[in-house]
Amino acid sequence: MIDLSMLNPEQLQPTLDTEGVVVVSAGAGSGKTRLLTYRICHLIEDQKVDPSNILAITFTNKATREMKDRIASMLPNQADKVWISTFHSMCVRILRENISHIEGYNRFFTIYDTQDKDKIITRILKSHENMDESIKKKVLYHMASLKNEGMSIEEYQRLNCADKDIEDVMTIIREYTQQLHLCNALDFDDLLTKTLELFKTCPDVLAYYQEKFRYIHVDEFQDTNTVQYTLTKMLCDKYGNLFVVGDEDQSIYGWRGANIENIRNILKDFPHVKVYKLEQNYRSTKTIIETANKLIKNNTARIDKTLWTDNEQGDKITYYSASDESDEAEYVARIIANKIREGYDYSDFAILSRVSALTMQFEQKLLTYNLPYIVYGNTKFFDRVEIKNTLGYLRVIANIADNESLARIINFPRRGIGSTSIEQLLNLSSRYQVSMWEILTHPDVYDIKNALKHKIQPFVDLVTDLQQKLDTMDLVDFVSYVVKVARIKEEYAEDTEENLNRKLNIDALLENINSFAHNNENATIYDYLESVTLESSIEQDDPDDHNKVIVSTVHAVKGLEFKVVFIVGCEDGLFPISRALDSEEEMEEERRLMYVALTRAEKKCYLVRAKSRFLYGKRQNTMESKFIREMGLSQPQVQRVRDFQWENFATQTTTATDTLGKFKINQQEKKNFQEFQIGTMVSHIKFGIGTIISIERLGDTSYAKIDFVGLGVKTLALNIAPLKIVK
DNA sequence: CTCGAGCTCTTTTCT
DNA sequence: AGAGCTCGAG
Repeated sequence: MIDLSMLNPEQLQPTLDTEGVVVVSAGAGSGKTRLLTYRICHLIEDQKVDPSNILAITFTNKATREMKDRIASMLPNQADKVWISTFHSMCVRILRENISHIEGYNRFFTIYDTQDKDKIITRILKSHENMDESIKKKVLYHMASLKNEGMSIEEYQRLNCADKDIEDVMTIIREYTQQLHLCNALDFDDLLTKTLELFKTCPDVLAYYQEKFRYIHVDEFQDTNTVQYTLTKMLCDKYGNLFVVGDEDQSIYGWRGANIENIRNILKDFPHVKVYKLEQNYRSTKTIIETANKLIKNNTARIDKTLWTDNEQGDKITYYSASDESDEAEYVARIIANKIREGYDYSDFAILSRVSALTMQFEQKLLTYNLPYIVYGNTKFFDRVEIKNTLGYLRVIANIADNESLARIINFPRRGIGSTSIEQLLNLSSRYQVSMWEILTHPDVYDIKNALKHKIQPFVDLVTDLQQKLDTMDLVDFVSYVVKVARIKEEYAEDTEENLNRKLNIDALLENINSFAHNNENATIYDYLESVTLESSIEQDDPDDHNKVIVSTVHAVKGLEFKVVFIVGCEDGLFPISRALDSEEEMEEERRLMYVALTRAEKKCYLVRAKSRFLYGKRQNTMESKFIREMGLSQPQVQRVRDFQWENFATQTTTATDTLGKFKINQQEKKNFQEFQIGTMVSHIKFGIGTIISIERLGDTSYAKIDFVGLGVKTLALNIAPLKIVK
């Protein structure tokens, strides 16, 4: 029996209500994930439902992992059999099994990312001399919305015939579709629409999954788009057991086609639907909930719902207006350092920002203060050209029809095949509707000039060799082999800092693959490529990552919670983002985003802004975020200064004994400071041995510039950095 | 075909 | 500011 005593009556009812369509409108922190996990465990353990008959769809990979872990901790042997995944990975799994029913596709299809998509469209646009590249935006927009809505090209064109460019736009979309078809490739949106197409054209396949998924759960339902909702409806058509959880106030994916209307649609589409409401918050203090409510009330387009809590009133929300971005980061890092001394864990803190570009400042300061951290949603690594190119080899081996990747690696490392030749090859490919590989391997058939032919041959031999070696090696060995025989590092032989970096990145990639293989037994290149494309960040399940400060965008921490949350960059134009300033609709989404950010906090929330910020290569004065005003946190200048001091000395003003304890520590440290002088040799846990080259006093803290062997100069705060003097 | 100088554009967010 | 891209010279 599953012990359901952890659930309150509000949560218990929908947990036990296992049959039919159930909608739960669950406010932030109302125990939605707990409800979902208990319900699934209850189905398996008490209702004796076979775990392989249960589907649970979450919105991000992080949420997937979280739910898997939770279920595994309750039912260790059963969790693996439940399908827990995002819509996208569910569709990939279904398509890998069944896509051969769609003419021209096979199970080794490649998933094209946004960059691939962009490149293809640009190329197609260029091939049409009469078309202006300025319609590219329109193409992307229309293509996204037609796919999000799950419409056919014809249907969409009929509905949008008013647009004067629609003919051209549709021509490009058609050619793009044809191109992907030729390459046995699907883009992100295709994963959903092709699954829909498959279900529509192959009743057998649909019937199989309808039979399989007797109990379907969808988390974050407010963020589903039309195709996702259609897929869900089709899947539950046989057994009719659908359980969705959502919160309108947390809908933050409008830009991806999310349709809040789906919550209302479900009430229309299923007449016997049962609706539950969870309004009690178990996560946050009264202060945080009151502030969040105050903020979200400014949105007009919402069903009125008021979150409440029995938790303590808690600390006031602190608003700090820093002088610039360095001060902003300094402020945050200091507070964390102080609280760590009070006994907090690193993982109790999250630094949240609207845009990922802001994280660097914080990384630097956290490093200075020796606070371990992890950055979420950091896609940059896989965007590097050396990484893309190396992975290009894997993609070509995985799917030889993948023109995009083939074009990427045919001259990497350099083989004297320039862009003109590549263009030519791609043109032939689309003219004859054969893959580029087909042309490369039959140069005479396609009239390839001798000079080019001779350059192509070694490349063809290389790829052929790799194809043959694939089956004889495991993932890790194979990739090392690729790097070796393709002579990838030789491309970066010249001894420059940039080249050194690129080589280090390739090593990091090998390391990443190694740890992937470690975490996923018998992983193939297909598995690895899939995880790389579908997951935006690098985190593998590294046990070292568990106790670290989180630095993240707000989007990426949806569904997570932290004791202390810092929301940084609270400025008009940044949060809310500038794009939203002249659109009420987008402004409401920004407000929901701020609401999500606030409600991540359990105990304490800090809102921070920089009065002056360096952005777009310029230093600019900023305006306080309008949300600060809406939350009633604007303060006169003097008040802010006092607040800051209070934070800094918080550790000394709490209780008498505490003060004494901290005071002692400070005295101790002060004494030590004098031993640090210019020229002193020191050792640091992370950076190793270094020499102090300067010491600067700023307020109550001394900062030393230290030249670390092999690492260069770093600035560290002497009272905090773990430094030892080397004799 | 390759390289370098000069130009542009950047920053939404995740799959 | 810094990366990525375009264009012209070798």
